[in-house]
Order: sequence, then structure tokens, then C-alpha cells
Amino acid sequence: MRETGNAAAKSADAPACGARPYHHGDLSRALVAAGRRILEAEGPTALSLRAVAREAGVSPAAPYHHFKDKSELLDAVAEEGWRELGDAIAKGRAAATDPRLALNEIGVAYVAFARQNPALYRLMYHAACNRSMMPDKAKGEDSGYGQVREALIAAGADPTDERELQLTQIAAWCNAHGVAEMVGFKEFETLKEAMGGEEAFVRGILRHTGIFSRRPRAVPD
Amino acid sequence: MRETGNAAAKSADAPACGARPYHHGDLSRALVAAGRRILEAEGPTALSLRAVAREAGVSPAAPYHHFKDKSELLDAVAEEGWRELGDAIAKGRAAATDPRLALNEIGVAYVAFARQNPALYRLMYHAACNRSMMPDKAKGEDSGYGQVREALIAAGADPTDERELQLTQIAAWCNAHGVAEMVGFKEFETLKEAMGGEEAFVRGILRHTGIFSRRPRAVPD
DNA sequence: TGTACATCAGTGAACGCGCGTTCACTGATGTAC
DNA sequence: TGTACATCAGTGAACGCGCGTTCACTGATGTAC
Repeated sequence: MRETGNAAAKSADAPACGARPYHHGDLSRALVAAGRRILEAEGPTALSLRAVAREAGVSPAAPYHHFKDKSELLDAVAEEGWRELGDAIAKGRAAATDPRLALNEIGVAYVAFARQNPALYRLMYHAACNRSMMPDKAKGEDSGYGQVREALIAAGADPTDERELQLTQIAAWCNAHGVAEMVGFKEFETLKEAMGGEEAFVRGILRHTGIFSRRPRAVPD
Repeated sequence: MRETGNAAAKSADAPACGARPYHHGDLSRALVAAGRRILEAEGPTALSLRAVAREAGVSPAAPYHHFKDKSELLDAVAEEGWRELGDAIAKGRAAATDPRLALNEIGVAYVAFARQNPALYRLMYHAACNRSMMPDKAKGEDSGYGQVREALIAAGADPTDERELQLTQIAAWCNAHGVAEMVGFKEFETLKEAMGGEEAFVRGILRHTGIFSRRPRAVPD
């Protein structure tokens, strides 16, 4: 079942060697990757510990050398998701020429990520629901959440009014989450096509949620 | 296990009789109710067909006389949820004195419902994800979705621009969904308390999502 | 009003399944001397 | 450089579990005559 002639597993901290060692070398990482593959291909209900081990070509007991239990493995998958979401947002933000439009691009990037990884996104949401909202790494400046804050300030939000800033930040995040989860509904298919595709549709919705098209000061829209 | 001396099951279409008949009389309804109870008490993972039958005091095979399979039963539970959400929204809408504020009250009522029935709300969302967005009953004028549309028009939205109206309607729904799902995050606990409770917090977020505090024409906020 | 019988809505035992987790084990690795 | 040994990271068989669903059954109901 195990193909020993495979490409070498790439390890980050263990010394990288040419041939895949008997001891997998980076099973921890491989399991997370396998989890993502299952998530994308077969959906969240198929994401069992046994399935992940199977997908990674390893016995069902092997994961226990790397994760305390199933939920710890799932957390690791979710954490990778948060990291990637942060990257996607950074990319979207960088693509905006005018800082006032950055927030809008962040929204589009957020929704796009969730749509491209729907099952992963659900898992991330669930992981965030329990314990803290997001893993610590997703709270720093370069996290998606942190970037929204910076983009808001860059767009003209008052950085001295902490409460208002936080509320706006939360509202933006809620909006993006809502759009991300609902944009795939079949009900919207007709309108989506009439508008020339999903991205245009998403932009249309975001445009209506005030916050993403916020201007520095009240300006008639 | 079955207590035959119980209060009579109340049946809507079968002739109501004093003592609970051997044939349950309204098992279909009782199963849906049992499903809701499990959902609220033990969460969505506990919602198995067997658990529902158990909760209803009936053998695991009994539900098959009323529902094709598990998912049909779950759909019935979700549909009841959509009906109740519609009612909750109507109540919130009616509570607003000024039609311009109705949309805001709808948002608050929506979020409150989702927060009071979190597991049911998730189930509803899932049921809507597949098949059509919501059961047919949830699309009429008195459905939550339909009411948002009317409230928008009452608040001054242009009823002749169908596309814009639809986009606004969708945006409002997305916003409410996003807030409903994220407002419970532990991360927000501090801010929530500082604002004097969850409702104030929710109103604060909704106020920032333009759409719920929309005025007939552009007015500085 | 009484009886025969079809139909309905239950029962409870059984099926096969995949799951999370544990266990004693073993092969490979790396370190001390 | 060679050997002994502790440690690490796998194996595979087994556990008990609850699940969805099927099955032959049976008790209650309602209708025809």
C-alpha cells in the first residue's frame, strides 16, 4: 500500500534528504495536507481520522504519534486555512491602487477564498466557534482580521475611537462571512448570470453593504 | 418506556380525542418536535434518527412510516424553523413605529432567533444550502425573505429597479446571516459587556452595515 | 349491532458499516562508549 | 569504526459504539356487509 519509491517528503525542520525515509519524516504535515484533500474532494462528513490516515497512506494509529486526538488534527487543518486566508486577503489588499478601495478588495478576496475552499472554510468557522475566535496567528497585524483594521484606518476611519473602529471591523468581517456563505445559493443563479458572473455579483452585494464602499466622510452615493 | 397515561397528543388534522391513542396520532409532528429538543439540548451531532425516535418514545423503525429517510425528517425540522423565523421577523417588523426603522428591527429579530436556536439555525442553513435556498413557504410575502423586500420598499428603496432591489435584499440577508453566526464568538465578549449586552452589541454592528440603517436618500450619518 | 377483513402504524431484532481509540509489537534511527 | 541500547514513529489487529436501514411481525382501527 505504501509506495516507498515516492517523491521525497519535503520537511521544513528535519534535515531534507533525497529519498523518503522509512519514518515518514513529515507525517504531521502530510496528514494536514491529506485532510485538506479529503475536505475538498468529499466534503466535511468524510473527514474522519481514519480517512485522513488512509489518504496519507498510513495506518489508522499513526496519527496518534502527532496529534492527541481527532480534533487536534482538525484544528491543525483549520489553522492552515486561517493562514492561507490571511495571505489571500493580503494579496487582494495589495491589488487595490487606492487605499479607499482596499477594503472592498479584501472583501472580494475573502469571499473568493471561502468559495474556493468551502468545506475548509466551514471547518475554520467551526474551529473558531469553539475556543477562541481564531488561532493566535490569525489575530496579528498580517492576519486577515488585522488587515481589515489597517485598511479601515487607511480608508479614513478614526483610529482614536477604538470602540467604533472595532465595531466597524467586526461588521466588515460579519458581512464578508455572510456573503461568503450565501453567495452559492442556487436561488441567486439567475441574477448572478445576468450580472456576468459570480465576482460581479459579489461586488454588487458588497457595494450594498455600505461598509465595503465606505468613504472617508459622508459622501452621497 | 412509553407512558400511556400521558397527556393526549394534540393533532391538527386527525380528530382530537381525549386519551392518547395507541397509534400515536401525530407521530410525524412529535418527531419534528423531538428533533428540535435534541438539537437545542445536545447539538447537531446528536441529531440521529435513532435519537429522535428515542426522544419521541418510539422504536427506531417507526419514523420510516412518516419520513422516507433521515434527511427528509431533518428537512421537516428545518422547515419548521423557517416558519418560525418568518414569524419572529414579522414580530420585529411590527414593533417598529417608523417604517424606516423596520429593516433594523428585522435584523435584530433575525439575529435574536438565530442566537436562541443556534443549532436549529445551522440546520436551516444547511437545508437551504442544498436544494433551493429555503422551502417554498419561506419565499412568500410573509416569509422572512419576502418581508425584507417589503421593508426595503417601505423604507424608500426604488421598487422599479428590480435588480438593485434584489441586490439590497440579498445584501441585507447576508449581513444578518453573518452577524447571527459570529456574534457569539468569545472574542467579542469584552466589547459586548462594555456595550451593555448582546442586543446593544448587535445593534452596534448592524448600524455599521449601512444597509440596516439606510435612509430614503443619502443623508449624512 | 356484529363480524370479517384490509389497512395502517407501530415493534424489536438484526444487518453491515465506519468510526475513534488502544494495544502490544517492531523496524529504523541516533547516541554513548 | 563498531557495538549496545534507548527512543522514536510506524504497524495491524482488536475493542466497543452508535448509526441508518430493513424485515417479518402484530396490535389497533375502520369499513363493508
